[in-house]
Amino acid sequence: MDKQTITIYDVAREASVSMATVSRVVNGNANVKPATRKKVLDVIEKLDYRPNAVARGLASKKTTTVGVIVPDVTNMYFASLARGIDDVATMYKYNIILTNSDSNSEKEIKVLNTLLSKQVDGIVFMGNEITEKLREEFKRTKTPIVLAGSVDDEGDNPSVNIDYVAAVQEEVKNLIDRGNKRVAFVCGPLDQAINGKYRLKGYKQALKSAGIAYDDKLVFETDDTYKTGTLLQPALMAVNATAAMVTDDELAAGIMNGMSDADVKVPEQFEIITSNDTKLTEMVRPKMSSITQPLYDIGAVSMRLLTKLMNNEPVDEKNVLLPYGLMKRESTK
Amino acid sequence: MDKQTITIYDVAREASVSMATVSRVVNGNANVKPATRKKVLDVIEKLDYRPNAVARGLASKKTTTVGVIVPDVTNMYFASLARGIDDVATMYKYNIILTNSDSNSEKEIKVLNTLLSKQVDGIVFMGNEITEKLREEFKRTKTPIVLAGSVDDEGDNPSVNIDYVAAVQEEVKNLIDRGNKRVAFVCGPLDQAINGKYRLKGYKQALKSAGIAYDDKLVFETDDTYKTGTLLQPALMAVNATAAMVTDDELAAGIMNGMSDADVKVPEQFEIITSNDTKLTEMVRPKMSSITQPLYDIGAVSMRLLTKLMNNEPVDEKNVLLPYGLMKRESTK
DNA sequence: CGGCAATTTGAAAACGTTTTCAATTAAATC
DNA sequence: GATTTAATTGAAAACGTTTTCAAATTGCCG
Repeated sequence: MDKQTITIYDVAREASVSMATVSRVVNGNANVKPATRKKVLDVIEKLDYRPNAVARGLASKKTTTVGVIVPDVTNMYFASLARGIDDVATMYKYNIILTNSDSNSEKEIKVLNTLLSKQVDGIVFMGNEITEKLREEFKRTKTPIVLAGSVDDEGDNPSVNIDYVAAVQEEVKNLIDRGNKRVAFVCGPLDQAINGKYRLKGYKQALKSAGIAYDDKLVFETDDTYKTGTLLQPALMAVNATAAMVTDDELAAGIMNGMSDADVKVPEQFEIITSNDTKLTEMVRPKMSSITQPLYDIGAVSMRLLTKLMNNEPVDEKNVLLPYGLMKRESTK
Repeated sequence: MDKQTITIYDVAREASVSMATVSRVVNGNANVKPATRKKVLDVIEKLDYRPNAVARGLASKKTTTVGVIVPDVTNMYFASLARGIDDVATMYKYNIILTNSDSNSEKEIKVLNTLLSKQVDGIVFMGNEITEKLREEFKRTKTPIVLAGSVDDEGDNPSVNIDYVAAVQEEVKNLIDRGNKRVAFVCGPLDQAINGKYRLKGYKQALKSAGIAYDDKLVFETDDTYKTGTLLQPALMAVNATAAMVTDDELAAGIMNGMSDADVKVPEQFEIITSNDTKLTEMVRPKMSSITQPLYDIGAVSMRLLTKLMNNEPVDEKNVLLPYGLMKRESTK
């Protein structure tokens, strides 16, 4: 009645060899005579034997599974990273356990611990606000953890990112050069280092080199959602902004639609630049100009880095910066 | 040097009880004297003991992990389902191994087997073209499998969907009632049952009850991508269509933008209705009218159904149909 | 054909839990 | 206080692999 599983032992008996030998052929170990290998392979075929990965994991202390912690798969930015991660994971014979944290620190800690209890061989973490508590949990484990599209200068985890400050600085400079005296900076939570420490810094630097005074009325800290974006038009107008550097595509789409709905012409009366270059930028009208990030690659490279860490291979650069670009579309002049 | 793990045995020794007792308190078994429980709990705390889920899985034959097979997480439709799945999985203390199949039958089979070898307790499958080969693999295992947002009338797997034929029929009827004589049906691959057997059926039924002859020049079989959508305008005009029922939101967005770019006014000159009600429908201008599907809920209900199956609880309805709706936005008159 | 090295094999001990079943202890009854 | 019954405990056998180490076999050379 019960799913009668056939074990390595059954194969061994049927092929009249030892379990060890079966294990060897299953794992492609070279030290087995061709004739024996064939005999075993035939029995495996005949019995339709499939190794039990759990038992394997217990005996070998490797699960060929990695954990992926993501704020929300429903967000295109993270979905793209996740896809990159899964693809190279598959390439290296790993599977991923995917968990959504909602950027909630407690959830992150909880899920991190359940991943560790499941003995994942490594973890890819996404999410930018890394609390002291979480950092401690990171340090507690010997399981390698890499940050993907996420920064944390207090900790010392390997990471894969782009140079956020340079990218933002460059784009804001362009905006200023085009005559915008008052450029708004619309971002997600500032306590996330990626916004508060990096992007904001780029924004300030651009201002500074243009000799424009920093005005904190021009920075809008939001929750990164489309909805919030649609509501921002009045506030943006109230501070006489004529352009905005936005840190999230959905947020930017919201702002742009809010502008259009209020009959503010983009880009004629208001320019918008966004940051993540998800496919949304192309779907919206006008199409949004964006900093381009190799999203898929950030995920892919993170996972590749993780494989090295898991195999104790040397890594040349712990904190890799992938190249970014600037894609001009229709939301800028 | 090595991550010196502390085992249940260490706890047992330190608390001077047996492993069995420690196991009991860890698993919340009631048969243990309060005083003993406290003593053990204290030692667990002190030693920072964390149960090894792999060993647990081997001994108990339960991994509290379920597999999720999805064509592509990067697609909002599936991302939403996946999110619903993960949330209720978490609620029931499961984790999900997420794998992308690219709707590739070979990959699906391969990944299904690796999931099974990892001893997942159940599987949620998404993807509509279920080949005979895949169906056989489904039948081979006793591990419960539920189809989420995916149909297969040849097999007998539990599933969660909406009534696609009724939904499409209703929307196409509305289109016709509004005066459209030539309504196009733009869909993904027709060999996917959801398109070829269900939605197309609804389309035909609507035509029939309106006394309009079916014209296969009006059905456009595509690959479901935004890009393809943008290219469809000439073909649609060529057959004198004045409206389209589209089976995918990204595809619909592409068509709409293609129309706009060719100066065909939506909805005045061309009406568009889409099928998945992802948040994209709201982000695009004009906003797209859509069949509304409770995406998150389809995922959530699938997972809930799976938990019942995994616990051998009785299920009242194997093939659940969730309610759909019709959301009028700006792409229809 | 004997001796030695290299190649193949197998026995058995991990791996860290859960679970069964019997033994022990505590509680209840008269 | 002696029995009976119920509640707690522990010993040890799974669970299905990998891995170590020694034994057996094979091949090679002179």
